[in-house]
Amino acid sequence: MIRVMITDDHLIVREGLRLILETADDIEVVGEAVDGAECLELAAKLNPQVILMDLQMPRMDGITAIEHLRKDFPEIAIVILTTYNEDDLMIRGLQSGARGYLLKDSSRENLLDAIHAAAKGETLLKPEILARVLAPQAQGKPAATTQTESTLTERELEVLQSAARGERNKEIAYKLGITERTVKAHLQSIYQKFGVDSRAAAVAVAAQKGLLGI
Amino acid sequence: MIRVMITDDHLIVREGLRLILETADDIEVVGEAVDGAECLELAAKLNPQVILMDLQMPRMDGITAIEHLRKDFPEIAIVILTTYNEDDLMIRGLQSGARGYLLKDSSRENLLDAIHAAAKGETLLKPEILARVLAPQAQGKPAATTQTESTLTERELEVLQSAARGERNKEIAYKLGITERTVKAHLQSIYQKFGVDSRAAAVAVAAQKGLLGI
DNA sequence: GCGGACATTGTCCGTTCGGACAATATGCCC
DNA sequence: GGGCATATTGTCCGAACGGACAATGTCCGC
Repeated sequence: MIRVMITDDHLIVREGLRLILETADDIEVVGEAVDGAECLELAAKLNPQVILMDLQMPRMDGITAIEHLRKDFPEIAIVILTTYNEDDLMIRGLQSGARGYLLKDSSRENLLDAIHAAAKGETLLKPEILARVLAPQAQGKPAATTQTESTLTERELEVLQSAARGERNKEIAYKLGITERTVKAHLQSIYQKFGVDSRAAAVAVAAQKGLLGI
Repeated sequence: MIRVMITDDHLIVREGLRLILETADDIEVVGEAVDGAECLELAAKLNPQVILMDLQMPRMDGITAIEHLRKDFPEIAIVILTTYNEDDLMIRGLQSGARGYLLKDSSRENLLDAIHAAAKGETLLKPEILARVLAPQAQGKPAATTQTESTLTERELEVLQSAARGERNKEIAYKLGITERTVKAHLQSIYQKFGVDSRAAAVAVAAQKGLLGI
């Protein structure tokens, strides 16, 4: 019996996954978490072998959760389950220690196969994804610097979410109780991490990473 | 037997919905569409009574699809099913003719209740959502102008997607073979349609609407 | 033909933004 | 104690942006 935990912020996705997984007679869904923070809590209590992990969640995003899980529960296999077929997000997830990667438009068979492989300590990757993992900084992508430098801090996330709402630096500063200069500092840090040089592009990247809750 | 069609770009969401719906013995899932365009095609063939409609999809977004459905198949009840508890998106969907609104983190009961209500020609709204619908331009939101004015033109979409890549007006102008002033005109038109006043906010709205392919 | 939607371009001006120089303080881990 | 990450703030400047006045031409449907 493979003990599987589901981490996704959408109830319908969780229910759908649970029902799909229950069609396999060797899989047991032991719990569900709605974000990265709850995932870490439940992982300690429920002792899952495999965690299906969404990457776009509130409170704590999937990448951050994976990094924590790798550190605290290295024996748990993590299968990334996300909407986006986005190169750097996928590669970052795998670099962070995930053992599989599945798009939400994957078939039921693919999903079950990936879980079975993960439970055996193997990783199931589609050939084209494997190729991308093997070719780190292939063509256009700005080649993610290091792991820590590619995750936003809480403060940076606050600033970026405010910017995505169209707020000016002055407005953001007032709401956060800091100066405009500090807002600019956070933004420049964000730009560096995302490899962009404008708030519009930063917002697009954030949306892509699911950091805006949309 | 209520004939229900599902429109969502994620297979797992579709499967999850199908399995949930099949737990009700008076509901029949007659088909699934992956985007607004396919939804229109299948609606003509499958004759559904209720359509569960995601709002964030490629090719044709949910709002546009609803507008077409209202025109071509006014007898079909549409229940919006989306990730976002976003005021103007919700209101626009309902104004466009949807008969219900459900967040993806709704419970199974809520989902089934909404479908039953929609099939009877009724609309099931949570009280707080009803209040917002009844108070059009209540607090901050700029109260969407008209239907046609809320859809971007091809040119505007090109400009906005370029902006989301971090391109400056000058850069966008060069690539599109127009002047910088024209780019600004398109942007201002976009701002008006989206009810924002900055490219960062416009990009966020675009991402939310699924216009950026992410 | 005439209105409407769409695409295009012009100027001026005040505000905002991003980059280039920075520095300081705090808290945590080794 | 010595790093390291994080958060904070300062000034200056050129470029970019958004809004306020606009106007012109095309194409399509009624």
